[in-house]
Formats: sequence, C-alpha cells, structure tokens
Amino acid sequence: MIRQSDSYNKILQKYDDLPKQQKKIADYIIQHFDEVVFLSITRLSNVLEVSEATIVRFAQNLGHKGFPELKKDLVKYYRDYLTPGERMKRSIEALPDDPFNFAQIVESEIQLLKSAVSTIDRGSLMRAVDAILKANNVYIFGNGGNECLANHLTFRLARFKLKVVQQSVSGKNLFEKLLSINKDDLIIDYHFYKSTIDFRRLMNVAEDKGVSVLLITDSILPPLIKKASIVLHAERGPAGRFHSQVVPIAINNAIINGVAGKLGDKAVLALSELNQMRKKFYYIDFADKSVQGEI
Amino acid sequence: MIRQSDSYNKILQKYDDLPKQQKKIADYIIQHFDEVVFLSITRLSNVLEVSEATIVRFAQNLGHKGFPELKKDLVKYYRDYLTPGERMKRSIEALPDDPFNFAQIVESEIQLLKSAVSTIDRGSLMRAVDAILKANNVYIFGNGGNECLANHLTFRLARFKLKVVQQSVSGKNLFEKLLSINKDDLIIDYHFYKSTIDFRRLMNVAEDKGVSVLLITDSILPPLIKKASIVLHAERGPAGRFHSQVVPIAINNAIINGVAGKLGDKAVLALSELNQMRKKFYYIDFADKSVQGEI
DNA sequence: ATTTAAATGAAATAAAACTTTCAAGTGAAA
DNA sequence: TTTCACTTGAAAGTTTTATTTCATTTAAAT
Repeated sequence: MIRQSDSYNKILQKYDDLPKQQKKIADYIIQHFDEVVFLSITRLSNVLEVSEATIVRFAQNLGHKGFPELKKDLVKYYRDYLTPGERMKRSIEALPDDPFNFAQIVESEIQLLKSAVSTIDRGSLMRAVDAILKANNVYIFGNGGNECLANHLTFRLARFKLKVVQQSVSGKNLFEKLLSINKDDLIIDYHFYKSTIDFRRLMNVAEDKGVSVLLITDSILPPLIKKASIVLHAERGPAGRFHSQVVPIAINNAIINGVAGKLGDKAVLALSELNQMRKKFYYIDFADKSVQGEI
Repeated sequence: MIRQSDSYNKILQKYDDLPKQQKKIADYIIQHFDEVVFLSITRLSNVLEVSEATIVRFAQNLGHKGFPELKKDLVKYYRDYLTPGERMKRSIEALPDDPFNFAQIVESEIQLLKSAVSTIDRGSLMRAVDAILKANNVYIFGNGGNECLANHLTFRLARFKLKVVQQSVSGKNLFEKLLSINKDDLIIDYHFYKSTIDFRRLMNVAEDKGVSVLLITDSILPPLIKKASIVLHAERGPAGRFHSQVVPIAINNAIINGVAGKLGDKAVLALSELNQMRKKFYYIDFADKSVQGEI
C-alpha cells in the first residue's frame, strides 16, 4: 500500500489504534475540516468536550510534536485540496504542457470561468446595466490587450441603438477625447494588472467632471478601484504564460444580456430593424435560408 | 451609499485615511485573504515587515478591539464568500432565467466550450500555427462582431514580434488593402453564420493570388469553407439570443499558445524585451512590486 | 474480584500570541 | 526652522494557547 502522508490519510491510518476519546477527535476533524483549521486547542476542546491534554496526545500519536504542528498539517491539506484558488491552480498545473492540445486549453478556460462565477457580484452587474441604460453617451476605453474587449462591448451595445463610442487611444490623444465627456455620460474602462499613467489620467478627469466610471478589472487594490463608481471583478486567474480574455468576455456577455433584458421589446425591435437593412442592402443569402434574428 | 459591513468593505472604507504602513497591511490582506486567515500576528508581522504593534493599531482603526477580533472577521468573510461550499451555495441560490444571473450565463459558456473541444481538430490547429510562423505577413480580417477577435489575435501575435496587421474594413476599401498581399503572406479571417459580399471578394482575391487563408468559422457549408486552406471550426452553439465569442476567443488562445510553444525561447525573449520597455517608459508601479512577465 | 497497563482530565507550567507603553521618527503647519 | 500632532517599532507586560505532570478512571487480562 502506498503511504499517503497528507493529514487526512495520516488520521485514517492510525484510526483503528486510537482510544475512544481520540477517535472522537478524529471523527470531528474529518467531518469538519474547514472548521478545525480555524480553531484553537481550547475551543476545539470545548466543542468536542475532550480535554486539551487528550488533544495534544492525539496530535502526538499521529506523529506530530504537538497540536500546532497538527494544525499546520491540517491547514496545508485544506489549502492544497479544499480552497478554491488552490484547486484551480492545481487543475491547471496538472495539465501536461502540450500547446496543441485544445482540450487542455479549454479545460483551463473552464476552470477560470467557474472561479469567476463567485467573484462577480450581482448587485454590481445590475448597477452596471442601469448605468449604461441611463447614460447619455457611453465611452468605452480599452488599450492594448483590452482593445478587443472594448470593441466587443461597443459593437454589441451599438446594436441596441445605444450611443456608444469606443476609445482606444493613449497619451496626449486621450485628453482630446476626454474633453467632450460630461457628467451624464458613462465611462467604461477595462484595466488589468496595475495602474498606468493613462488610467490615472482617465480616472482623474472622470472625478473632476463627475462622470461615472464602470471599471472591469482583476485588481482589487484600493488605489485602482477606489475612484470607480462600479467595479466588475474579472479574475483572469494564474494562467501560466498569458492571461486569457475568456472571463472578461463572459462579463461582457453578462452585461449585454442584462441590457437586452432591461430593454425588452426595444432590443428586439432594434435588431430586427438591423436585419431588414442587411437583407435589403448588403447580405447575400446564397445558402437559401432566411435571415434569422441574431443579436 | 449602502454601508457594507464585511471586513473587505470595512478595509476599503477606511483605506484612504490609513497611514503608510497600515496601507501596506491593508493591501496585503486584500490580496492574500486566504493566507492571512491562517497567520498569527507574529508571522504576519514578519511577512509584512511591519511591527506587531502597528498591526494591532490597524485592527483598532478598523473598529476592532484587537487583532484576534479582526482575524475572526476575516475568517468570517473568508468562510462566507471564499469557501468552495459557500460559493457554490451562493451561485445556486440565484433565480432561474434571470438576466443578472452571472452563474447561469457562465454555465452556458462552459457548455459551449465543452462542446467546442470536440469540433476542433488538433491537426488543423498545428497547421494553422505553422502557417502563421511561416508567413511573411499575416493579415487578420474580422468585421463587425468579429473585429474584437481579429484585434485580440493581432495584439497577441504582435507581441511575439510577428508581422501582423489587423484589417477591419469592408466595401471598396477592402480592395485597396488586398492589393499588397502576396502568396508568401497569410490571411486569417473570422467569419460566422453566412457569406457576405466582402467575404467572397476576399476569398476570390486570395485564390487569385495564391494566398493561404486560415478561416475561423462556425459554418460547415461547403461554399464557405471550400476555398480556405485551413479551417478552424468554432461552434458558437445555439446560444439563446446572441452568439457568444467565448469559443472563438478560446481558439485564439489555442493559436497563441501554439505559436508561443513553437517559438519557445524567442517568445519569452520578445516578451521580456517588451517588459523592459514598459518598465522604462510607461508603467507606474505604485504597488512597489516589480513588473512580472506576462504575455 | 484483583491486578495492571493504558487513557483521561484537572491543574500546574511553559510557550506562544497579543497589547500597551514609551521613546524616536516623520511630515505637515506655523 | 520650530512646533506639534501623528505614526512607528522595540520592548515590557498581559492574555491566551499549548504542554506536562500527576492523580484518577477505565477496561482488559488474570
């Protein structure tokens, strides 16, 4: 039999030889791993109604020097196997590094998406949608690797006949673009990783003019997010060599979905109008199928 | 503004009024929640290189009696929001068919990705990567809703110092762009749903000049895909009201990954060069951490 | 029933984790 | 430049946590 050395298996291996009270301790730990990692020996003793001395002996029977060492072991196990971040890291690292294995890449994208679910908060999403619908003009900023995100959202929102402008400029040109923005407008900015000069300029101008800012970021550092009116947190994860844009795109989809939902019939109307125009002037339907509604 | 009383928001609210060392504590806690919940004040003090006394003061400034109380609060937040079980529970609690239910949207994206795995074929992916690396110039076409895809791939490939140009034009302008393309180049085109006039023009010119075309599409209709040298099939699925770009982005990632893999050290070199430049001329690193490699 | 070895908890002891004090350092206002 | 309020770390002091000792209980073997 393979000797397993994590604390769970350590307990299992010794279990049969343990006396009554210590079995009680083992049972509780196994069943309440995620509580025990936060308990002191005193509190654990109270919860279990087993003396502290016996708990120390239990730890020593398992091969530890004392209780703190046992707890360290439990925490290690907990963090290695039971924590969301670690589990995701593991599942990504576990994949062999074959750059042509599409399944692998997709698997890691899926892990990212799954972990993203818990970092996005419904309230912020609703406020984001409201802000977009309320705004006179929406200016969407995204530079470099984020231009595609800005472009994506701009294109989709424009299809709902919202007044949306994509701004992918930096340096001095940024100032020119910012001149015409006023407080009934909304700025959407995609900004990851850390602050840039442009970002700080943008935030300062927005603050000055009283313009709301919807920030989509993976940063949770106060200096970055403090000035934004709404923050949507897009965890891009510890993806090995490069950061995937899958999660931000999913957030865009959520926004688009929300806007479509709030617009209701109006959204459908805008789209069918578009389809009419396409049919008339541009698209050729050589596949002999009628044009179908698509946002 | 609604008073948020969890420890994360407590920190955010007080953040601006905190002195230097205490900001450092706040930053660390926010970024390393799942470590801090397991640290004693002594170890935290060592990690942060901030005295224990200051950590106690930080806790008191946040309204706690002392450090143990702060930690209890952090643990509560951690267990409420960051633990796998709780996260799951929270995402399930949401209502069905709710446009603000991010979990649901993500779930459908995941389904799309899963089904995409089976439609992409490894051989085509490898040929695509080879074609990109072999090409003199790469011209990437994507209009309308696909512009973001073209942009995404262009940006990433450019970072490897490949000669890549994004072409998001239509109508007569398209012809001008096509004039300078020759048979050592590669055309990449994102084209979904059905053929357009522009698409057919592009394919005809490519055929005329003997230029290879990598087509990324969800169509399997012969007229569309017949003329392309390589086809990557991106199933966007029967997604309700609109088509998600998550799958095409994942395909982009696969291509980027493949190119990076083939380039090997050269890719790393190009990236670190970029980071050097950034460090020197553009980025401000207010978090006092060095810029890390990122594609 | 008696013996004996093992297990246990109460209490004493030791070791940490945590808090307070105080003197020195910092930086903004006078 | 000086003042003053504020921040900080070192070190002393306090509280909590963990360990050991020891007397008692338990239970298996005789």
